[in-house]
Amino acid sequence: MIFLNSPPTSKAPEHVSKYNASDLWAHFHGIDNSVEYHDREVKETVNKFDGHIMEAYHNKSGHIGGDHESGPSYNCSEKNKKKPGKRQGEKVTRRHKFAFQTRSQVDVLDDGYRWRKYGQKTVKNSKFPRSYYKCTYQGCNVKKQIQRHCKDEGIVVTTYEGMHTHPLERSVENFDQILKGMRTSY
DNA sequence: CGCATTTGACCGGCGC
DNA sequence: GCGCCGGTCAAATGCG
Repeated sequence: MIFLNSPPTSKAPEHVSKYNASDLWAHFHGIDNSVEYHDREVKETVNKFDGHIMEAYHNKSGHIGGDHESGPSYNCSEKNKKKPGKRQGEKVTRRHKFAFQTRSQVDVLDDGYRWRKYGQKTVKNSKFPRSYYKCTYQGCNVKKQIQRHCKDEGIVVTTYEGMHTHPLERSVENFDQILKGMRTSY
């Protein structure tokens, strides 16, 4: 995979250092390294990754109700509309959401897990659809959505929701190699 | 045949 | 209440 570098984005805010490659990897694989999250959605430039500029969005916004949250964690529109408080009952299913965007030609990033597509919707303000995937491992409820950036179709936004309850099924040595490179660059 | 994908229907929340 | 919207379901279809 060879992709051209994007021009470096804005200088990283000071708290970015908390989210190094291993943290990212941990998130990626549903391992909670007890990193401190922000309640509001935060956008950070995480790292250069194999020529990709990755930005992470993570939030801990526990929406209540059923087993689904409302609203995409990434929205094309500027405003991140907050839903009016509906926190009653403390049945707060704090599903961890973690999203990042990648400069890539392909939509689906092979992360080592097996996913089953269960839906696709058109995205407002974008000609590209958003795809919905579920982890196929039994009992594992992790979901992810993939869509392209509305302004830059070369950017793929991947949103993970939930944490895997099982190890990887396939080796992802490729990714691991890349990760090592990221670590040494710190 | 068994599994994944496609795709329109369906559903709940929200704004008007 | 009604319609829109984002998300999910599930029957049909595709594919190895």
